[in-house]
Amino acid sequence: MTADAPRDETAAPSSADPAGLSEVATLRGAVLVLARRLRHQQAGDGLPATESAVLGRVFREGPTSPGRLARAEHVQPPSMTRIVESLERQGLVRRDPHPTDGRQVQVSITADGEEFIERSRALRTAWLARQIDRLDPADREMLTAAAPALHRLAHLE
Amino acid sequence: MTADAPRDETAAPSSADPAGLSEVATLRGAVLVLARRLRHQQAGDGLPATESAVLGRVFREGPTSPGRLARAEHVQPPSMTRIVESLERQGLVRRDPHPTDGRQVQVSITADGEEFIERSRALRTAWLARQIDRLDPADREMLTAAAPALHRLAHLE
DNA sequence: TATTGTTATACTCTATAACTATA
DNA sequence: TATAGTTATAGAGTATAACAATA
Repeated sequence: MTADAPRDETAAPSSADPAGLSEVATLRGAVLVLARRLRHQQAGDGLPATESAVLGRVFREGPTSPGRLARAEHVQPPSMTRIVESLERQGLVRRDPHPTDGRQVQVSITADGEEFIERSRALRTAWLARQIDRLDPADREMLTAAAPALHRLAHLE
Repeated sequence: MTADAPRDETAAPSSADPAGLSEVATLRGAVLVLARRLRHQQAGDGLPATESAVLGRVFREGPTSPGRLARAEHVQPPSMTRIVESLERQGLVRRDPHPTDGRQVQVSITADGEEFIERSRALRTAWLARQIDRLDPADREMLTAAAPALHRLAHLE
């Protein structure tokens, strides 16, 4: 599975590989399609997917800086500026000056933001949960089991 | 895991759930972040991710119509028109009139397209394969095993 | 009328480059 | 000089709506 010595993809595919793709290619294709559908289906809470993720992170991890949020969600700082601006405009987070470092900004969740999070918990994952329910039990178990590994893959580095 | 009766997410999280998220929420977040990174990292072959996927599909499955490609990749027909146009401009696919149905179009791969596919096979998955290699063996196995299930999830309906 | 595909248009998301302020 | 954040700008990717051609 190394990049330097990739497996021979012209070999006969195992029965588990859709259309003869390698597992890595299968994973890549699936992630790209699924992300497109997730974005389009909307979170269900009316918040763009990344804004929703950022709000959830501030909720779970407490006040933090735009820079740390950008690194955590793997977006560039200017993108995070825009996301935080949008959340602030909606009254879901607050931007305060950092107590000791004048360059930094503290992003905190507001009461409205917390209420929003609690109210929309189920909505955010409803569409995906419904899709998963349509798979057979073996696939459902497999995905449930693999979720943390996929999370670690996504947040490497 | 149903949407109608979602699990109680306020319950104590299992140790496998990052930051106390449900598996579905974990899966959702991971897919969104990973897709952003995959797109930005580029396929490695210089082709936008979706174009790469479409070209690969035409290569594997033979001549087909824009409509079928749109349904297979879960994009809207006008988006597929643009993708096929771009591939055609690069000489990687050909658009021909359907032999019997004047409304349809046949999209086929060209010799250049086939050469491109074969030449860039490894490149397309190189970045992801490298990331996977950095995980521990248990996670690697888990993801390899779950890839087909994720593929089925992505292409439901 | 229904289906296939395209054109025209606009929006969402994210990036890079350049800048400001603070350390 | 280095770091944190923002502003300005641009581009990729995708969608919806309206249309044309064919069935």
